[in-house]
Amino acid sequence: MPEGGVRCRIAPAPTGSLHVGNARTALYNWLFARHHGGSFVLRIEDTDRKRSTEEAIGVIVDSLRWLGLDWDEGPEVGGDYGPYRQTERLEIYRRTVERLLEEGRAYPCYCTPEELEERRRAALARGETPGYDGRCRSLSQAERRRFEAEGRRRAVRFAMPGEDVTVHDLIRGETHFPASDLKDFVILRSDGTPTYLLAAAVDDVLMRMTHVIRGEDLLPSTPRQVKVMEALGATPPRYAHLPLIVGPDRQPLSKRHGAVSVEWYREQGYLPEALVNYLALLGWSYDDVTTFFTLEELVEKFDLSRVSRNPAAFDLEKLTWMNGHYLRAADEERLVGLLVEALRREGIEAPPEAVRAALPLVRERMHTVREGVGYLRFLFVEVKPDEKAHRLLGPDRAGYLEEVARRLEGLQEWTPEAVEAALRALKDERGLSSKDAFQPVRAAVTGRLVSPPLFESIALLGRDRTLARLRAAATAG
RNA sequence: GGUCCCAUCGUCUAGCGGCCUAGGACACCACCCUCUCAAGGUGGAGACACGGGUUCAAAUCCCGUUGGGACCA
Repeated sequence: MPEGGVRCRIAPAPTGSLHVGNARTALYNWLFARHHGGSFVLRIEDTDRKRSTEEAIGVIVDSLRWLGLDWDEGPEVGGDYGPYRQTERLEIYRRTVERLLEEGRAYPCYCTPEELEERRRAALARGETPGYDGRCRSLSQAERRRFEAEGRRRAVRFAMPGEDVTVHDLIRGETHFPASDLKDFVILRSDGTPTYLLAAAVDDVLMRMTHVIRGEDLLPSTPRQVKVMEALGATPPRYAHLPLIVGPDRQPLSKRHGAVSVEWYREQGYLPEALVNYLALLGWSYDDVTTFFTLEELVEKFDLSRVSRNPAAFDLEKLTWMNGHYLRAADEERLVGLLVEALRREGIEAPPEAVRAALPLVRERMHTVREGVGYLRFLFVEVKPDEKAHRLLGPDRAGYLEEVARRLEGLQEWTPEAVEAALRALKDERGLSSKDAFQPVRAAVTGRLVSPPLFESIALLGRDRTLARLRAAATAG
């Protein structure tokens, strides 16, 4: 394969948001293309009209862009091998099928679902491998005319050559498929729509794909697509089948495992560079110690030969840890923007200057922007102590909280240092432990037992609101 | 049921015959730091699925078994 000649693609079906599994496939394709200075193509496989939506295309496009994966050809950017939506290519598929029909590489099949089912059962009963028996392949012209006259619906099947097929996979090596398992399959349904097997194969040929990097679930369809391509007189691309991403139960990752869409991670406040880094390492590794990679480093280092063959379990905890790392490294203004935006989504209008002032308190301890919002909200809205905090604010604390308020009220300067000095002095006078001295104050002021550093928090909250909260807690108790 | 894929700590993985008394990361435990929680630091526990071969030598090669999974039906 000449350098620069690499062409690969991601071909999502727009039936929902971008699944993290597809995101990883997209990433690997993109990295492979960029590494080799080739082209990355986005193709929309929307032939399933009932489930495909315009909105989903938008979401997928946004998610890919958010991740930083740009495409050289496809929706919104065009290209020399379009159109890039399969619903706009239906005529191409029909003509292709017509050609295969004329050349005897495909044939009409009039079998009804009922007949197929009946023969399948019979084959099973005889202990044979079920699968299409090729009945319509040898129909005479007369028989065909008779079926047509009966008004039978006609599908088109591809005539498999009846030979064993070896697929050379860049990740798995050679895989052999026996001819006995490669039965003639439908390429054009009776309603005139192409099947996945045909459409993807035709597009990969016409779009000049040199490499097809996709999920392992498509490995079994490869020998069929290769034969279709050969029947079309084309040279099949090189294939690389990625192991699946599974959930904690080792089942393919799906909605029931919770978060699977890139969109969700974005909303929760994960950074794209964290998701990319995590996904890159989910099924690929560079060496035995390197954990963090920028997109540029990935482009430089990515290599299909180092892709794993084992299904990988998606580990949200590790992703979250990694996100914390990127959050700590992120630019201050970017974080302020993200926090302001996330606060707004919760109905809180926070002045950017206030968020900027509070940033040092949260950037070390948040793992997601959303978590940061949880730490900061007490600064912007009145808080109602949560259950644990409430328990610390019983009547026996009222006097103490009242005293804390009095001491703070008398402060000349409202700074973290002054607040700390006052609270520590009281703590020492009363011989209290840190826990007994500070936790009730934290509960009253932030409404939680877990918060950013107390003295800084009080300083940011301001005198009036702090005193009000302390006294409210004292009276409520 | 048939075909195919896969098999190292709980998880992601390094390992491609001797460097392995198996390395790193997340999670976990302990300690340090400490106003809570984090972050950070130090230390710890934790894996080659099993059985046969091949070889002077196997986590690494071959064959079986078992166990997962995909696809087709």
